[in-house]
Amino acid sequence: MIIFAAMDTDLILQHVAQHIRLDEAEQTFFNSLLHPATIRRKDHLLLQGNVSRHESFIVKGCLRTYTVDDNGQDHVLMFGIEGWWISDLYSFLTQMPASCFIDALEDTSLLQLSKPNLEKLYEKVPKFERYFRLILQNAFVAHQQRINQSLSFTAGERYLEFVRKYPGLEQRIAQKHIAAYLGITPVFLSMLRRKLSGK
Amino acid sequence: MIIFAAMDTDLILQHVAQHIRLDEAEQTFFNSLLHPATIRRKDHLLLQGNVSRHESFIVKGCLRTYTVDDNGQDHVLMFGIEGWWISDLYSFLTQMPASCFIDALEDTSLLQLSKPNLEKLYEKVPKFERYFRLILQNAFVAHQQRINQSLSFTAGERYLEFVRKYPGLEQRIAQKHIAAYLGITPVFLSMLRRKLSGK
DNA sequence: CGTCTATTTGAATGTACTCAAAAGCGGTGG
DNA sequence: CCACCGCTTTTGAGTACATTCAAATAGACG
Repeated sequence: MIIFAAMDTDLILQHVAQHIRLDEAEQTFFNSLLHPATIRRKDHLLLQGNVSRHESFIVKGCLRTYTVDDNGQDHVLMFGIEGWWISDLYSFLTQMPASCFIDALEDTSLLQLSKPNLEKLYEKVPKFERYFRLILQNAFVAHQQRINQSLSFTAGERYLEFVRKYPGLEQRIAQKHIAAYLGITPVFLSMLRRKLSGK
Repeated sequence: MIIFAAMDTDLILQHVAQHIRLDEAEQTFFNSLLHPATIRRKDHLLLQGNVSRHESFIVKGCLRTYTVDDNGQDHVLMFGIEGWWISDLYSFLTQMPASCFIDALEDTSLLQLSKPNLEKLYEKVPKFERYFRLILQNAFVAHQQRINQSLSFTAGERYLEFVRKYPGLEQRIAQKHIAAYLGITPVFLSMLRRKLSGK
């Protein structure tokens, strides 16, 4: 059990280390602010209308952020896999009601950072301002690229881009979720995949 | 001339006042950091590959942020009109090369805030951190909504949403730019408009 | 094993694109 | 001020992309 916990924090510390440099004491303090959590497949991490109370780092598993339109159809804004942070960023920052749902597509284990703990972290280790600013900037750029791709790419090209961005994920999750991410029907995705593999 | 200058800063101070409250001295200081600029129709404010050196507040006129794909086609990420800030936010924040172009669709007058001046502003009037954080959050949410709409809306619905978001703009700019924003061809937009007005 | 949901396949339809040609509009120079 | 040139918009025909509906098959889970 202790061994597992150690491995968990390895991944997140490795992720942080890609952006800022921490000494031993800072690492320990950071760890002390993180709460492990697990969420089972099909359960929700966040409901539309609720406030996103923490940022969640994904240690293992897979989540999706999605909305539901007037016709009851799902649209996937993003997936989260190992090594990603996930939340409704807007809701977390503003503490206003979230505009989307987040649920688990696999049994998932998380390390959660609450808003109060994040503020403590900023106060004690201001370097983290930089870290989370970089995370936000990356998210912003990712959104912009996705808008671009939705303007210029065909569904087949968007599928290939999805595979590039989330390696291996196409074998882990249901195709209907991928279709809801690409903005096409599951039926059409099925045809696309046959065509792509047939080549 | 002095009267015009006064009116210019009225619009931006009004915009700031919607988010934070400033006293007389703070307003004056803020003004002293802004540089007026004008840009003529078809000229570029920012070229892809260059660094976005300032945030530009649009006093009058219209700009577009766009990319060009491998086939030479334009894709419009956003338009900017009176009362909006425009820049390649990522490039401005990171001072890395911009991934898009910005040019003027009408003769446009701006109030520009350079990065060094922004830092001075943050130092002297920390309230502005809140102001620009709100601007960033709004931009983030706008991107998210647009992704959502590209997933769930048909071209006709996206056109109506464009009209709602940029009131009156459809009569000010060329339709090919609107088409490049919606992700459709100018030919198809022309047919859409006939259908919508015919009803 | 049976039930429920997801995926595949096929046919018919709708949405959006390409190509081509004509009409409109704006700027420029004579 | 008019005539012309270039660019944008409109219109039409044919095509490609993506959807709907329906039915059959395959997988997942109790």
